[in-house]
Amino acid sequence: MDYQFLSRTALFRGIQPEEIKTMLSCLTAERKSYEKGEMIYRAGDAAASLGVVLDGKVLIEHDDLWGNTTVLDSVLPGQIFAETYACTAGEPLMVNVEAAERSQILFLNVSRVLRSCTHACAFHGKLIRNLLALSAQKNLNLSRKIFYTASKSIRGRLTAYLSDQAVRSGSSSFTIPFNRQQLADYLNVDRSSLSAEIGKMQREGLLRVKKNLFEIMR
Amino acid sequence: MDYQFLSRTALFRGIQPEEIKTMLSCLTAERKSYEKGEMIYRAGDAAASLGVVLDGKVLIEHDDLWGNTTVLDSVLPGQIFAETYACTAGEPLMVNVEAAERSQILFLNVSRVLRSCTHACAFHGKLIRNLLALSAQKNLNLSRKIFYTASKSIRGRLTAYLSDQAVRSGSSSFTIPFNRQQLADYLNVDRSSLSAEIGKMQREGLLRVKKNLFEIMR
DNA sequence: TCCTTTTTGTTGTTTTGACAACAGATTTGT
DNA sequence: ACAAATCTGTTGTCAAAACAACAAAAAGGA
Repeated sequence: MDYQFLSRTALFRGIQPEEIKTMLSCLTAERKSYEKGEMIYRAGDAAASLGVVLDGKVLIEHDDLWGNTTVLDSVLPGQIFAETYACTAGEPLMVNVEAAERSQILFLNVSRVLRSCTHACAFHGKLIRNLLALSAQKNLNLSRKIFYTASKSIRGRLTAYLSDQAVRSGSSSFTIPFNRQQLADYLNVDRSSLSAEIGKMQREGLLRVKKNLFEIMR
Repeated sequence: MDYQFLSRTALFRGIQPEEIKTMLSCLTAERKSYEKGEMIYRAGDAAASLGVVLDGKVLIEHDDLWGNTTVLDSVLPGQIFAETYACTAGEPLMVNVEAAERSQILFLNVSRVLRSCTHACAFHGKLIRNLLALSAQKNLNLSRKIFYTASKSIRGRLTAYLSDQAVRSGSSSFTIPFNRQQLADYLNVDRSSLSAEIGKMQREGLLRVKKNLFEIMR
């Protein structure tokens, strides 16, 4: 097990590799391998353990009532998944978790993580605080998405998103981490309609766009 | 200060009133009063403290670019607010927090809550775990809303919402905690269009509705 | 009870955006 | 550099939903 690697993840940040080694046995962590396409969790499952991706890639997906699959998120090495479900005992997953390629996953039983540790584990508390920080961060990301999609018009969603990006970047010009299709998915609108709206706003002089570089005119 | 009351809140659950008293001084908690309409936090503020509503009522609001105010949530006695921001240092609030009536708020500085406590506070860890549970719970609520509004059609949103309610209630008939306007706001659609769609689905024999009681036909 | 207020359903009109199809641009691989 | 694949912008059509206005129903108060 690569404890050096783990100590650089958000979950184990601030905990020494030596200490992680001790903790993992204390927490009876399990490591498992998955082949490409294999299901790690299924919607409806009760996930008692959170997963840390050690290697490979994991997709969080949703199948709607008509069988269409949407990728909601991808989880890369060092990142975690299912922690929300693991932290709210009994809640069934709303999503499928699938290995996008051959992957190594470390599972941590959250009830053990949360159980206060009477003996050694001095860094146990640090782990929980890291988990809280991750949870709060995810919370903000979800809230943001809800904010951006609160408007019913494409323009409204786009301006909500773009003006927030401008504020966060501290400049009226900034690059976004999405291509058009991804931005359309994120804002929950049709790609071609989004492109059309961007074009219209440029013609109205509200925006200058070159690829992923946006500039808001005032 | 009513420590009995606090020990029944989700944040202090499992901590004895006596212990809470000790903790609050250790955490240098502050109590403040707000008049109706007074702003507790403003969008853009960096909230270092989470708020516990002791008495009164607090509204979480959003003002969009055109000045329209939307109420996102209301926080009642025993519940908390701004914890997400307090847990992610430096993130400015996306919302306004306003006293809906004369209110008493207890502020807890989260950096103190998170700082591991070398001395007395045996229940300090419990407080953090409660906070994590609250955060995970809020996370699920946000995720659910995103799920329900993932479809672009009113019918898609409504069926996503209703079928999940049916699953959670463990029955094909159940009551929902919203009136029509609130449900429309939650699903981010127009109320009258929602009513029309519900009517249509009833005529198609997919649904039976009486007030807030829904029955899904199969 | 009667009156008022709020909630809900209905309908017609108008706007918006999804969708489809395609062409030009850009990127990637060889 | 060339071909193939991917991404982006444009346009027209059409269905869906927003919006507005109103009537019916339900809830609440005096």
